[in-house]
Amino acid sequence: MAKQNILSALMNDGPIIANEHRSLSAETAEKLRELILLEKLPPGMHIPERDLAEALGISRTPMREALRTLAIEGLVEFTATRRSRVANPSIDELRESMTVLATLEALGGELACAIATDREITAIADLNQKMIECTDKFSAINFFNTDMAFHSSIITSTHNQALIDTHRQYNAKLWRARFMSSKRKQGRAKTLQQHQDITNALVSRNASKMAQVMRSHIETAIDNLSIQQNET
Amino acid sequence: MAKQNILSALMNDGPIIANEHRSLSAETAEKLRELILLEKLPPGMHIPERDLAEALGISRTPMREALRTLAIEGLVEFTATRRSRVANPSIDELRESMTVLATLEALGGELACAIATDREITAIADLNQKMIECTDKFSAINFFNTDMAFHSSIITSTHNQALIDTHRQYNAKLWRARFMSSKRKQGRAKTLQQHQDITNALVSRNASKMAQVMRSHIETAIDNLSIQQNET
DNA sequence: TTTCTAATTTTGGTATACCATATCTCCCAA
DNA sequence: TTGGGAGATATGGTATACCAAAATTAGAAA
Repeated sequence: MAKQNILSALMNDGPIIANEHRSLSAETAEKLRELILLEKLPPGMHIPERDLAEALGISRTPMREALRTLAIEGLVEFTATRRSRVANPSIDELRESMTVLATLEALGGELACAIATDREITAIADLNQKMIECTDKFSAINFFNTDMAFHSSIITSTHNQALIDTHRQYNAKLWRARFMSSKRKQGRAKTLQQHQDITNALVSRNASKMAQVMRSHIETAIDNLSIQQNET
Repeated sequence: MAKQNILSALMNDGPIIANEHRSLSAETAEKLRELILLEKLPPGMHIPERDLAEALGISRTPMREALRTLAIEGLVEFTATRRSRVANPSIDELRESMTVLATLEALGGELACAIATDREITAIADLNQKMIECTDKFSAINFFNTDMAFHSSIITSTHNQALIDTHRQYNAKLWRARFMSSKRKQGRAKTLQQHQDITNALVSRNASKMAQVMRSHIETAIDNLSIQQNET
């Protein structure tokens, strides 16, 4: 039965335990994010609260809270009768979210040009340099994580908490899709070039240039979505 | 004791009951939004789950879910020890959120110019006309609600669900602050002028003009925030 | 065999109990 | 009078029980 699938797939990671700083539900949300992004919980899969809670060794209460959190992030969705399943967004839905993300990142870039400290800009430029130097050595996941860190640190440097929070939401929602499309190594050269443009705009604190290059960078990612779709 | 304050303030509205379509927790979230925006639950006020649940005639479970929802919207915040209180954002925090909202609305305006149907644009223009005709008759709350409807319908006309959802979040978070600053009737003339500009850009489907006027409209609102602060 | 219906099982929503910890109170010692 | 600490209380986190509704299954009738 389905219950066995869930149990066997997840139990080997050991039980979830509450951290000193994070509650069980927060830990659970984090764990679920990981399971979804790694597709151990594949898109469209049903998530019965009881079974999954039992599989992770916790009760329904924190599991429910975690599911709500993930639902808001867009990683989990509910049917008309409130049954939860792993989100399986269409390409169009991903494109819609990416469009918003592009605007958020463009705003972040503009603000960063005005607000980021020299130290923060240096750190961002260092990340860019790291990606250039390690591009041949990096695995897909390493390359991608550094890519994400590059973007996140620009957003963080705006010190705009609302922007930081909303950006994190969109990142979580789009993580899997972006990872899929970044796997194709042919894209790395273009990614690196665009990151260089972004870094240059930031170092010279050229806000309008920044908004422009940032927007076209994300638009490339949007285009890659469709390409990826056609390949599969 | 504090419990009595909460009880006496809220019980007269009758108990919360689950709607045919919405769960108790969703109803509760809606009710809490109303209580917070009307300042029956004033900024900074403590919200002990038990007392408030009891005051609304429900158990802690749906109250907790509602509080989580409101926390994500930014209407409720948690202390270091997880106690919830009504959010009391500083002017700077409001300005940060407004900055993001401005970008979202500018994006919405641009997309609407390209995507909205003629019927949707007509409906938006009608809302604009209604505000012009009724500006002298409208109470502050009526004027403001129509104002919000005008903006929301532009966002809705983009048919971009991610944008619609995120915009709704920011609207909820900023509702009270925006209402405060829109109360000053002197602002109505400028609001109407800017709405007219927005409507014109939309009718002529001039996306770049739209982005520009929308952005300056929200920037006016940001400025009003500070003014409001100085007056009190 | 197929289809419709009734019984059964599954599932999410809500209430409640219990626990650990945070917070508050009050009293004693300096 | 003040500071600190022990005891009492309040509060949030989690587990569990129960219920109504949804989903599934089984069986009977055609």
